[in-house]
Amino acid sequence: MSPAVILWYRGHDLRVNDNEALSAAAQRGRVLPVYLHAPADEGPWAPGAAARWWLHRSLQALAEQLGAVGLRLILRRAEHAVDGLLTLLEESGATAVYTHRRSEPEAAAVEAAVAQALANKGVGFHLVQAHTLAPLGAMRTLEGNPYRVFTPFYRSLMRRDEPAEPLPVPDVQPMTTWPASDTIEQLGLDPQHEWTSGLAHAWTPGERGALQRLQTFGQYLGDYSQQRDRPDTDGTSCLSPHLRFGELSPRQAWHGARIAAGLQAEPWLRQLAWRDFGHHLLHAYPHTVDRPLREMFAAFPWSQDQRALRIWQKGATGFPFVDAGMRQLWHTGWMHNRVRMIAASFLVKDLMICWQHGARWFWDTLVDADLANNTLGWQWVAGCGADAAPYFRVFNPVTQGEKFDPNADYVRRWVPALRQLTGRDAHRPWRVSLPGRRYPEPMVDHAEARIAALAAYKEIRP
DNA sequence: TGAAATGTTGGGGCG
DNA sequence: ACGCCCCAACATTTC
Repeated sequence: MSPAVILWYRGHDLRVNDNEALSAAAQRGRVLPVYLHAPADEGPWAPGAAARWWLHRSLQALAEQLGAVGLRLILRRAEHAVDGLLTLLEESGATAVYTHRRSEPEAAAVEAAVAQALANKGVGFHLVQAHTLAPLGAMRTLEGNPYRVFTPFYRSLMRRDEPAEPLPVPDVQPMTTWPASDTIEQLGLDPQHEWTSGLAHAWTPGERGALQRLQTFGQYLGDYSQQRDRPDTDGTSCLSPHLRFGELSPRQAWHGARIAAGLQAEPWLRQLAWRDFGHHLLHAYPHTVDRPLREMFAAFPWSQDQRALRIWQKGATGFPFVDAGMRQLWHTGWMHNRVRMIAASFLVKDLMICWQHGARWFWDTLVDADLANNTLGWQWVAGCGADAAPYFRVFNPVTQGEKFDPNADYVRRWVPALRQLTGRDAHRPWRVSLPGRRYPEPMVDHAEARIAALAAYKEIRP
Protein backbone atom coordinates (compact mmCIF):
# COMPACT_ATOMS: atom_id res chain seq x y z
CA MET A 1 0.00 0.00 0.00
CA SER A 2 1.59 3.29 -1.11
CA PRO A 3 1.88 6.11 1.42
CA ALA A 4 -0.37 9.13 1.61
CA VAL A 5 1.06 12.45 0.43
CA ILE A 6 -0.51 15.81 1.08
CA LEU A 7 -1.25 18.17 -1.79
CA TRP A 8 -1.46 21.55 -0.10
CA TYR A 9 -3.59 24.00 -2.09
CA ARG A 10 -2.92 27.62 -1.19
CA GLY A 11 -5.38 29.61 -3.23
CA HIS A 12 -3.15 30.54 -6.17
CA ASP A 13 -3.17 27.04 -7.62
CA LEU A 14 -6.82 25.94 -7.74
CA ARG A 15 -6.70 23.57 -10.71
CA VAL A 16 -6.13 19.94 -11.61
CA ASN A 17 -4.79 20.48 -15.12
CA ASP A 18 -1.15 21.47 -15.46
CA ASN A 19 -0.71 21.12 -11.73
CA GLU A 20 2.91 20.21 -11.13
CA ALA A 21 2.46 19.61 -7.43
CA LEU A 22 -0.45 17.28 -8.09
CA SER A 23 1.44 15.40 -10.78
CA ALA A 24 4.49 15.01 -8.58
CA ALA A 25 2.39 13.93 -5.60
CA ALA A 26 0.47 11.40 -7.70
CA GLN A 27 3.70 9.66 -8.63
CA ARG A 28 4.68 9.39 -5.02
CA GLY A 29 1.57 8.05 -3.32
CA ARG A 30 -2.09 8.40 -2.48
CA VAL A 31 -3.07 12.02 -2.88
CA LEU A 32 -4.69 13.90 -0.04
CA PRO A 33 -5.64 17.40 -1.26
CA VAL A 34 -6.20 20.04 1.39
CA TYR A 35 -6.95 23.73 1.53
CA LEU A 36 -6.10 25.38 4.85
CA HIS A 37 -7.75 28.63 5.84
CA ALA A 38 -5.15 30.07 8.21
CA PRO A 39 -6.00 33.69 9.09
CA ALA A 40 -3.00 34.17 11.36
CA ASP A 41 -0.67 33.57 8.42
CA GLU A 42 -2.22 36.16 6.20
CA GLY A 43 -1.08 39.40 7.80
CA PRO A 44 -2.26 42.78 6.53
CA TRP A 45 -2.88 41.47 3.02
CA ALA A 46 -5.45 38.79 3.75
CA PRO A 47 -7.66 38.40 0.67
CA GLY A 48 -10.17 41.22 0.33
CA ALA A 49 -13.92 40.82 0.10
CA ALA A 50 -14.14 40.34 -3.67
CA ALA A 51 -11.27 37.85 -3.63
CA ARG A 52 -12.95 35.88 -0.82
CA TRP A 53 -16.14 35.81 -2.83
CA TRP A 54 -14.15 34.28 -5.67
CA LEU A 55 -12.12 31.95 -3.47
CA HIS A 56 -15.26 30.49 -1.89
CA ARG A 57 -16.63 29.56 -5.30
CA SER A 58 -13.33 28.49 -6.77
CA LEU A 59 -12.82 26.04 -3.92
CA GLN A 60 -16.26 24.58 -4.58
CA ALA A 61 -15.33 24.21 -8.24
CA LEU A 62 -12.00 22.64 -7.34
CA ALA A 63 -13.71 20.10 -5.07
CA GLU A 64 -15.83 19.09 -8.06
CA GLN A 65 -12.85 18.81 -10.38
CA LEU A 66 -11.00 16.69 -7.85
CA GLY A 67 -14.10 14.59 -7.25
CA ALA A 68 -14.19 13.75 -10.94
CA VAL A 69 -10.84 11.99 -10.63
CA GLY A 70 -11.72 10.30 -7.35
CA LEU A 71 -10.13 12.77 -4.96
CA ARG A 72 -11.73 14.69 -2.14
CA LEU A 73 -10.75 18.23 -1.19
CA ILE A 74 -10.30 18.51 2.56
CA LEU A 75 -11.05 21.97 3.96
CA ARG A 76 -9.68 22.98 7.32
CA ARG A 77 -9.42 26.03 9.49
CA ALA A 78 -6.18 26.41 11.40
CA GLU A 79 -4.51 29.26 13.21
CA HIS A 80 -1.36 28.74 11.16
CA ALA A 81 -1.02 26.55 8.11
CA VAL A 82 1.82 24.69 9.75
CA ASP A 83 -0.55 23.61 12.56
CA GLY A 84 -3.09 22.36 10.08
CA LEU A 85 -0.47 20.44 8.16
CA LEU A 86 0.98 18.81 11.28
CA THR A 87 -2.50 17.76 12.40
CA LEU A 88 -3.28 16.28 9.02
CA LEU A 89 0.07 14.46 8.95
CA GLU A 90 -0.82 12.86 12.29
CA GLU A 91 -4.25 11.83 11.06
CA SER A 92 -3.19 10.47 7.70
CA GLY A 93 0.33 9.23 8.24
CA ALA A 94 1.35 11.13 5.13
CA THR A 95 5.03 11.07 4.28
CA ALA A 96 5.37 14.19 2.17
CA VAL A 97 3.79 17.55 1.40
CA TYR A 98 3.61 19.03 -2.11
CA THR A 99 2.68 22.61 -2.80
CA HIS A 100 3.29 25.59 -5.07
CA ARG A 101 5.49 28.49 -4.11
CA ARG A 102 3.98 31.93 -3.71
CA SER A 103 5.68 35.27 -4.26
CA GLU A 104 4.24 37.33 -1.36
CA PRO A 105 6.51 38.16 1.59
CA GLU A 106 4.08 36.71 4.16
CA ALA A 107 3.77 33.51 2.17
CA ALA A 108 7.54 33.13 2.01
CA ALA A 109 7.67 33.26 5.81
CA VAL A 110 4.97 30.59 6.00
CA GLU A 111 6.93 28.40 3.59
CA ALA A 112 10.03 28.75 5.72
CA ALA A 113 8.12 27.80 8.90
CA VAL A 114 6.55 24.79 7.21
CA ALA A 115 9.85 23.66 5.76
CA GLN A 116 11.41 23.80 9.21
CA ALA A 117 8.58 21.96 10.95
CA LEU A 118 8.43 19.22 8.32
CA ALA A 119 12.20 18.77 8.34
CA ASN A 120 11.99 18.21 12.09
CA LYS A 121 9.45 15.46 11.46
CA GLY A 122 11.43 13.89 8.67
CA VAL A 123 8.61 14.63 6.24
CA GLY A 124 9.52 15.66 2.73
CA PHE A 125 8.50 19.17 1.64
CA HIS A 126 8.30 19.78 -2.08
CA LEU A 127 7.90 23.40 -3.06
CA VAL A 128 7.09 23.64 -6.74
CA GLN A 129 7.51 26.81 -8.78
CA ALA A 130 4.70 27.30 -11.30
CA HIS A 131 2.94 30.59 -10.66
CA THR A 132 5.16 32.55 -13.02
CA LEU A 133 6.63 31.84 -16.46
CA ALA A 134 10.17 32.23 -15.18
CA PRO A 135 11.12 31.02 -11.68
CA LEU A 136 11.28 33.77 -9.07
CA GLY A 137 14.83 35.01 -8.70
CA ALA A 138 15.89 33.58 -12.06
CA MET A 139 15.58 36.83 -13.99
CA ARG A 140 18.76 38.86 -13.53
CA THR A 141 20.52 41.61 -15.41
CA LEU A 142 24.12 41.11 -16.52
CA GLU A 143 25.21 42.70 -13.23
CA GLY A 144 23.15 40.11 -11.39
CA ASN A 145 20.47 42.52 -10.19
CA PRO A 146 16.70 42.16 -10.45
CA TYR A 147 15.22 43.92 -13.46
CA ARG A 148 13.67 47.28 -12.64
CA VAL A 149 12.66 48.20 -16.17
CA PHE A 150 10.06 46.21 -18.03
CA THR A 151 11.40 46.15 -21.58
CA PRO A 152 14.76 44.55 -20.79
CA PHE A 153 12.92 42.14 -18.49
CA TYR A 154 10.59 41.26 -21.34
CA ARG A 155 13.35 40.79 -23.87
CA SER A 156 15.19 38.56 -21.48
CA LEU A 157 12.04 36.55 -20.76
CA MET A 158 11.39 36.06 -24.47
CA ARG A 159 14.95 34.88 -25.05
CA ARG A 160 14.33 31.99 -22.68
CA ASP A 161 13.04 28.70 -24.03
CA GLU A 162 9.28 28.66 -24.43
CA PRO A 163 7.60 27.38 -21.27
CA ALA A 164 7.14 23.61 -21.14
CA GLU A 165 3.90 22.11 -22.39
CA PRO A 166 1.14 22.01 -19.77
CA LEU A 167 0.73 18.71 -17.93
CA PRO A 168 -2.39 16.58 -18.28
CA VAL A 169 -4.40 15.52 -15.24
CA PRO A 170 -2.42 12.61 -13.81
CA ASP A 171 -3.76 9.21 -12.85
CA VAL A 172 -4.22 9.27 -9.12
CA GLN A 173 -4.60 6.78 -6.34
CA PRO A 174 -7.13 8.12 -3.90
CA MET A 175 -7.06 7.63 -0.15
CA THR A 176 -9.02 4.64 1.15
CA THR A 177 -10.31 6.59 4.13
CA TRP A 178 -10.58 10.34 4.11
CA PRO A 179 -9.92 12.67 7.06
CA ALA A 180 -12.76 14.91 8.21
CA SER A 181 -13.35 18.14 6.33
CA ASP A 182 -15.00 21.40 7.26
CA THR A 183 -17.73 22.60 4.96
CA ILE A 184 -16.96 25.51 2.68
CA GLU A 185 -19.36 27.64 4.70
CA GLN A 186 -17.44 26.90 7.88
CA LEU A 187 -14.39 28.57 6.40
CA GLY A 188 -16.35 31.82 6.43
CA LEU A 189 -14.81 33.14 3.22
CA ASP A 190 -17.93 34.32 1.40
CA PRO A 191 -18.53 37.97 2.32
CA GLN A 192 -22.29 37.66 1.65
CA HIS A 193 -22.68 41.39 1.12
CA GLU A 194 -25.54 42.50 -1.04
CA TRP A 195 -23.14 43.97 -3.59
CA THR A 196 -21.72 40.58 -4.54
CA SER A 197 -24.85 39.78 -6.56
CA GLY A 198 -23.33 41.59 -9.53
CA LEU A 199 -20.20 39.45 -9.40
CA ALA A 200 -22.07 36.21 -10.05
CA HIS A 201 -23.53 37.75 -13.16
CA ALA A 202 -20.10 38.67 -14.53
CA TRP A 203 -17.95 35.66 -13.69
CA THR A 204 -17.64 31.89 -13.52
CA PRO A 205 -15.00 31.12 -10.90
CA GLY A 206 -13.24 27.79 -11.25
CA GLU A 207 -11.08 25.89 -13.67
CA ARG A 208 -13.80 25.14 -16.21
CA GLY A 209 -14.74 28.81 -16.35
CA ALA A 210 -11.07 29.67 -16.80
CA LEU A 211 -10.52 27.25 -19.67
CA GLN A 212 -13.74 28.39 -21.30
CA ARG A 213 -12.61 32.02 -21.07
CA LEU A 214 -9.23 31.17 -22.58
CA GLN A 215 -10.95 29.34 -25.42
CA THR A 216 -13.27 32.24 -26.13
CA PHE A 217 -10.54 34.84 -25.96
CA GLY A 218 -8.43 32.87 -28.44
CA GLN A 219 -10.91 33.84 -31.13
CA TYR A 220 -10.37 37.55 -30.46
CA LEU A 221 -6.62 37.45 -29.97
CA GLY A 222 -5.95 38.67 -33.49
CA ASP A 223 -7.69 41.96 -32.68
CA TYR A 224 -6.11 42.33 -29.27
CA SER A 225 -3.62 45.06 -30.14
CA GLN A 226 -6.39 47.07 -31.81
CA GLN A 227 -8.95 46.56 -29.08
CA ARG A 228 -7.07 46.26 -25.83
CA ASP A 229 -7.30 49.92 -24.88
CA ARG A 230 -10.99 50.16 -25.62
CA PRO A 231 -13.10 49.64 -22.49
CA ASP A 232 -16.24 49.94 -24.61
CA THR A 233 -15.42 46.58 -26.24
CA ASP A 234 -14.56 43.10 -24.96
CA GLY A 235 -11.04 43.41 -26.26
CA THR A 236 -9.17 42.04 -23.26
CA SER A 237 -8.98 38.45 -22.06
CA CYS A 238 -10.55 38.94 -18.60
CA LEU A 239 -8.33 36.08 -17.48
CA SER A 240 -6.79 38.02 -14.60
CA PRO A 241 -8.89 36.52 -11.76
CA HIS A 242 -8.46 33.02 -13.18
CA LEU A 243 -4.70 33.52 -13.26
CA ARG A 244 -4.78 35.06 -9.80
CA PHE A 245 -6.37 31.94 -8.32
CA GLY A 246 -4.36 29.59 -10.47
CA GLU A 247 -7.41 28.14 -12.18
CA LEU A 248 -5.19 28.57 -15.18
CA SER A 249 -1.40 28.48 -15.10
CA PRO A 250 0.57 31.15 -16.92
CA ARG A 251 2.03 28.55 -19.22
CA GLN A 252 -1.42 27.22 -20.07
CA ALA A 253 -2.32 30.79 -20.97
CA TRP A 254 0.90 31.12 -22.97
CA HIS A 255 0.35 27.97 -24.98
CA GLY A 256 -3.35 28.65 -25.39
CA ALA A 257 -2.51 32.01 -26.94
CA ARG A 258 0.17 30.51 -29.17
CA ILE A 259 -2.18 27.82 -30.43
CA ALA A 260 -4.90 30.38 -31.12
CA ALA A 261 -2.78 33.05 -32.76
CA GLY A 262 0.84 31.95 -33.23
CA LEU A 263 3.17 34.92 -33.63
CA GLN A 264 0.17 37.25 -33.47
CA ALA A 265 -0.14 36.37 -29.81
CA GLU A 266 2.90 38.54 -29.04
CA PRO A 267 1.12 41.71 -27.84
CA TRP A 268 -0.91 39.71 -25.39
CA LEU A 269 2.07 37.66 -24.23
CA ARG A 270 3.72 40.99 -23.48
CA GLN A 271 0.89 41.69 -21.05
CA LEU A 272 1.27 38.24 -19.57
CA ALA A 273 4.92 39.15 -19.08
CA TRP A 274 3.87 42.24 -17.10
CA ARG A 275 2.22 39.84 -14.68
CA ASP A 276 5.51 37.97 -14.32
CA PHE A 277 7.38 41.26 -13.91
CA GLY A 278 5.15 42.16 -10.97
CA HIS A 279 5.81 38.88 -9.20
CA HIS A 280 9.55 39.08 -9.78
CA LEU A 281 9.59 42.63 -8.43
CA LEU A 282 7.60 41.74 -5.34
CA HIS A 283 9.92 38.83 -4.68
CA ALA A 284 12.98 41.07 -5.02
CA TYR A 285 11.52 44.08 -3.16
CA PRO A 286 8.98 42.73 -0.66
CA HIS A 287 8.73 46.03 1.23
CA THR A 288 7.11 47.72 -1.78
CA VAL A 289 3.64 46.47 -0.82
CA ASP A 290 3.24 49.59 1.29
CA ARG A 291 6.40 51.64 0.72
CA PRO A 292 7.54 53.38 -2.44
CA LEU A 293 10.43 51.74 -4.24
CA ARG A 294 11.85 55.18 -5.00
CA GLU A 295 12.38 56.41 -1.51
CA MET A 296 12.10 60.13 -2.11
CA PHE A 297 8.35 59.63 -2.50
CA ALA A 298 8.06 58.91 1.20
CA ALA A 299 8.31 62.71 1.63
CA PHE A 300 5.48 63.52 -0.78
CA PRO A 301 2.89 65.89 0.76
CA TRP A 302 -0.14 63.63 0.36
CA SER A 303 -3.62 64.85 1.14
CA GLN A 304 -5.47 63.25 4.02
CA ASP A 305 -8.90 64.14 2.70
CA GLN A 306 -11.06 61.16 3.68
CA ARG A 307 -14.12 62.72 2.12
CA ALA A 308 -12.43 62.97 -1.26
CA LEU A 309 -11.32 59.36 -0.97
CA ARG A 310 -14.94 58.28 -0.40
CA ILE A 311 -16.15 60.25 -3.40
CA TRP A 312 -13.56 58.54 -5.58
CA GLN A 313 -14.47 55.12 -4.18
CA LYS A 314 -18.14 55.70 -4.91
CA GLY A 315 -17.47 56.88 -8.45
CA ALA A 316 -18.90 60.35 -7.89
CA THR A 317 -15.93 62.50 -8.90
CA GLY A 318 -17.83 64.24 -11.68
CA PHE A 319 -15.39 62.91 -14.29
CA PRO A 320 -17.39 60.38 -16.31
CA PHE A 321 -14.53 58.12 -17.39
CA VAL A 322 -13.22 57.83 -13.83
CA ASP A 323 -16.68 57.29 -12.37
CA ALA A 324 -17.59 54.67 -14.97
CA GLY A 325 -14.48 52.73 -14.01
CA MET A 326 -15.11 52.93 -10.31
CA ARG A 327 -18.69 51.79 -10.79
CA GLN A 328 -17.67 48.96 -13.08
CA LEU A 329 -15.32 47.90 -10.31
CA TRP A 330 -18.02 48.03 -7.69
CA HIS A 331 -20.54 46.12 -9.77
CA THR A 332 -18.32 43.48 -11.36
CA GLY A 333 -15.18 43.29 -9.22
CA TRP A 334 -13.12 44.21 -12.25
CA MET A 335 -12.05 47.28 -14.19
CA HIS A 336 -10.57 47.59 -17.65
CA ASN A 337 -6.85 48.21 -17.39
CA ARG A 338 -6.86 51.46 -19.35
CA VAL A 339 -9.46 52.80 -16.96
CA ARG A 340 -7.51 51.55 -13.94
CA MET A 341 -4.68 53.82 -15.04
CA ILE A 342 -6.97 56.82 -15.42
CA ALA A 343 -8.88 56.25 -12.17
CA ALA A 344 -5.65 55.63 -10.27
CA SER A 345 -3.99 58.68 -11.77
CA PHE A 346 -6.98 60.76 -10.74
CA LEU A 347 -6.69 59.65 -7.10
CA VAL A 348 -2.94 60.13 -6.92
CA LYS A 349 -2.48 63.28 -9.01
CA ASP A 350 -5.77 65.16 -9.07
CA LEU A 351 -6.69 64.41 -5.46
CA MET A 352 -3.10 63.90 -4.27
CA ILE A 353 -4.22 61.00 -2.11
CA CYS A 354 -1.46 58.48 -1.55
CA TRP A 355 -1.44 55.39 -3.74
CA GLN A 356 -1.61 53.08 -0.74
CA HIS A 357 -5.24 54.12 -0.14
CA GLY A 358 -6.06 53.34 -3.75
CA ALA A 359 -4.21 50.05 -3.61
CA ARG A 360 -6.19 49.09 -0.51
CA TRP A 361 -9.51 49.88 -2.14
CA PHE A 362 -8.62 47.86 -5.21
CA TRP A 363 -7.41 45.09 -2.94
CA ASP A 364 -10.81 44.83 -1.35
CA THR A 365 -12.96 45.22 -4.45
CA LEU A 366 -11.09 43.52 -7.33
CA VAL A 367 -11.76 39.85 -7.92
CA ASP A 368 -8.30 39.65 -9.48
CA ALA A 369 -6.61 41.44 -6.54
CA ASP A 370 -3.06 40.18 -6.61
CA LEU A 371 -0.48 41.69 -4.29
CA ALA A 372 2.32 41.69 -6.84
CA ASN A 373 0.35 43.24 -9.68
CA ASN A 374 -1.65 45.61 -7.52
CA THR A 375 1.56 46.97 -6.04
CA LEU A 376 3.27 47.25 -9.41
CA GLY A 377 0.31 49.01 -10.97
CA TRP A 378 -0.18 51.59 -8.25
CA GLN A 379 3.49 52.41 -7.94
CA TRP A 380 3.66 52.70 -11.71
CA VAL A 381 0.86 55.25 -11.75
CA ALA A 382 2.15 57.13 -8.73
CA GLY A 383 5.56 57.39 -10.36
CA CYS A 384 7.37 55.92 -7.37
CA GLY A 385 7.93 52.36 -8.59
CA ALA A 386 9.97 50.28 -11.02
CA ASP A 387 9.85 51.57 -14.57
CA ALA A 388 7.16 53.95 -13.39
CA ALA A 389 5.49 56.59 -15.44
CA PRO A 390 7.41 59.82 -14.68
CA TYR A 391 5.43 61.73 -12.11
CA PHE A 392 4.86 64.64 -14.45
CA ARG A 393 2.84 62.43 -16.79
CA VAL A 394 -0.62 63.34 -15.62
CA PHE A 395 -3.54 61.72 -17.39
CA ASN A 396 -6.34 64.00 -18.50
CA PRO A 397 -9.49 62.04 -17.57
CA VAL A 398 -11.58 63.83 -20.21
CA THR A 399 -9.33 63.50 -23.23
CA GLN A 400 -8.48 59.93 -22.30
CA GLY A 401 -12.19 59.18 -22.23
CA GLU A 402 -12.71 60.78 -25.61
CA LYS A 403 -9.79 58.89 -27.05
CA PHE A 404 -10.54 55.41 -25.77
CA ASP A 405 -14.32 55.56 -25.40
CA PRO A 406 -15.13 57.72 -28.41
CA ASN A 407 -18.88 57.08 -28.44
CA ALA A 408 -19.05 57.12 -24.63
CA ASP A 409 -20.69 53.69 -24.69
CA TYR A 410 -18.62 52.63 -21.70
CA VAL A 411 -19.45 55.76 -19.74
CA ARG A 412 -23.14 55.51 -20.46
CA ARG A 413 -23.19 51.85 -19.58
CA TRP A 414 -21.87 52.42 -16.08
CA VAL A 415 -23.20 55.89 -15.32
CA PRO A 416 -26.96 55.75 -15.90
CA ALA A 417 -27.39 59.47 -15.22
CA LEU A 418 -25.43 60.18 -18.42
CA ARG A 419 -27.35 57.80 -20.67
CA GLN A 420 -29.47 60.51 -22.20
CA LEU A 421 -26.42 62.42 -23.44
CA THR A 422 -24.80 62.01 -26.82
CA GLY A 423 -21.37 60.43 -27.08
CA ARG A 424 -19.85 63.87 -27.47
CA ASP A 425 -21.44 65.37 -24.38
CA ALA A 426 -21.20 62.37 -22.06
CA HIS A 427 -17.50 62.98 -21.43
CA ARG A 428 -18.14 66.67 -20.62
CA PRO A 429 -21.57 66.72 -18.98
CA TRP A 430 -20.91 70.10 -17.35
CA ARG A 431 -21.30 71.73 -20.78
CA VAL A 432 -24.94 70.73 -21.04
CA SER A 433 -27.77 71.06 -18.58
CA LEU A 434 -28.77 67.78 -17.01
CA PRO A 435 -32.39 67.62 -15.95
CA GLY A 436 -32.60 66.73 -12.27
CA ARG A 437 -28.82 67.05 -11.88
CA ARG A 438 -28.36 63.39 -10.96
CA TYR A 439 -24.71 63.55 -11.87
CA PRO A 440 -22.21 65.53 -9.76
CA GLU A 441 -20.16 68.51 -10.87
CA PRO A 442 -16.40 67.84 -11.26
CA MET A 443 -14.90 67.68 -7.76
CA VAL A 444 -11.73 69.47 -8.91
CA ASP A 445 -10.57 71.62 -11.79
CA HIS A 446 -8.29 69.22 -13.57
CA ALA A 447 -5.99 71.92 -14.98
CA GLU A 448 -5.47 73.41 -11.52
CA ALA A 449 -5.10 70.01 -9.86
CA ARG A 450 -2.45 69.06 -12.38
CA ILE A 451 -0.44 72.19 -11.63
CA ALA A 452 -0.75 71.61 -7.89
CA ALA A 453 0.45 68.02 -8.22
CA LEU A 454 3.43 69.05 -10.33
CA ALA A 455 4.33 71.70 -7.76
CA ALA A 456 4.17 69.13 -4.97
CA TYR A 457 6.36 66.81 -6.98
CA LYS A 458 8.91 69.59 -7.42
CA GLU A 459 9.17 69.87 -3.65
CA ILE A 460 10.42 66.33 -3.19
CA ARG A 461 12.80 66.25 -6.13
CA PRO A 462 16.45 66.06 -5.15
C1' DT B 1 1.01 52.68 -21.52
C1' DG B 2 0.88 62.03 -21.58
C1' DA B 3 -0.42 66.59 -21.85
C1' DA B 4 0.26 71.35 -22.25
C1' DA B 5 3.09 75.01 -23.75
C1' DT B 6 5.79 76.64 -27.18
C1' DG B 7 7.84 76.73 -31.74
C1' DT B 8 7.67 76.11 -36.84
C1' DT B 9 5.70 75.80 -41.28
C1' DG B 10 2.83 76.63 -45.05
C1' DG B 11 -1.53 77.68 -47.36
C1' DG B 12 -4.89 81.05 -48.16
C1' DG B 13 -7.40 85.44 -47.50
C1' DC B 14 -6.76 90.06 -47.91
C1' DG B 15 -5.28 94.86 -48.67
C1' DA C 1 2.82 90.48 -57.23
C1' DC C 2 3.78 91.12 -52.59
C1' DG C 3 3.75 91.32 -47.63
C1' DC C 4 1.08 90.55 -43.78
C1' DC C 5 -1.84 88.08 -40.79
C1' DC C 6 -4.42 84.14 -39.29
C1' DC C 7 -4.52 79.65 -38.09
C1' DA C 8 -4.42 74.78 -38.66
C1' DA C 9 -1.16 71.14 -38.60
C1' DC C 10 2.68 69.32 -37.09
C1' DA C 11 7.10 69.19 -34.26
C1' DT C 12 9.67 70.12 -30.12
C1' DT C 13 10.21 71.17 -25.44
C1' DT C 14 8.90 71.13 -20.80
C1' DC C 15 6.68 69.57 -16.76
